[in-house]
Amino acid sequence: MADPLDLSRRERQILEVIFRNGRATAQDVLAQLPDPPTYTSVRGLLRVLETKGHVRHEEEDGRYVYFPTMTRQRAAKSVLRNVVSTFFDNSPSAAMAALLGGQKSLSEEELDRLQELVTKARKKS
Amino acid sequence: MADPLDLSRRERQILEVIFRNGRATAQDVLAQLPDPPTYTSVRGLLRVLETKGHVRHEEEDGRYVYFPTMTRQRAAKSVLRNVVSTFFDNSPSAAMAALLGGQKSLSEEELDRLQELVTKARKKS
DNA sequence: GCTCGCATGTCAAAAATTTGACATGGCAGA
DNA sequence: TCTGCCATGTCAAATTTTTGACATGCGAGC
Repeated sequence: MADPLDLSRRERQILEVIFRNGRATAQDVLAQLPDPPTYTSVRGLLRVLETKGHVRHEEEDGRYVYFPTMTRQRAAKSVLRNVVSTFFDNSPSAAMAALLGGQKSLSEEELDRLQELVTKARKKS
Repeated sequence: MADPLDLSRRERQILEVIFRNGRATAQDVLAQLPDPPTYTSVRGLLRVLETKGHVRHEEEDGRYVYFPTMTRQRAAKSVLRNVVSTFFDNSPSAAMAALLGGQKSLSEEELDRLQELVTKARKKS
């Protein structure tokens, strides 16, 4: 997110939906919004987000499709940094541990991938 | 966070400070708040957070010290789940990859710990 | 005992956010 | 063509959030 810190509640919720989907119409957003307001409200908020520069839109089949202004990667990095700093004393590996231990354990395949990543990181140092 | 989704901007900012610190007085919060308002405002918001059940306070040397209601661990888990779902298509390992690649690479020691975790996770399945 | 400093509590105003009513326009199908 | 559906735009109201002015209370130091 731009910086999750500057967004109001609804703005943040909406931007998250858009990030999750990559792109979204007002209808899409409405459908996925927790405790959803009216369609008109959602459009209003989308316009606000656009004004503030967090999203832009393109017309497609006569309707507006919204995209984040920031790449998903950049936003993810920014949000992660904040999470790691808030909940894990700035220790990325502590955060990873939490991810490993999360609800469902990872699939075999994911573990493989992760193993690979660790090895690669090792080589660098 | 209770659910980061229900909090207003300031509430979220404040709760984050409290989580980062573990405990915090109004002064502490004020000092660490981005774009800080007045002391009185901070206290107002702290009271709101308390009313909503997100924090509680204890008196200590005549001043209030605030604590989160939810454990750091639980909050972290909830926030991580949201991040993973929003930015990593529900793939924890993708999130970990991002963490590995973040700013500074991890220390040897952290890599060891991580390696261990992976091995352990393997055994479980 | 006074007074200063620093804490809290109350409460209403200010600002920001969120909302919806209403108007308009295009397009598809009867 | 006319009608209904589904878009968008405008704009002001309702609500929530955020803010600060002011009053009060307690303890330390002069």
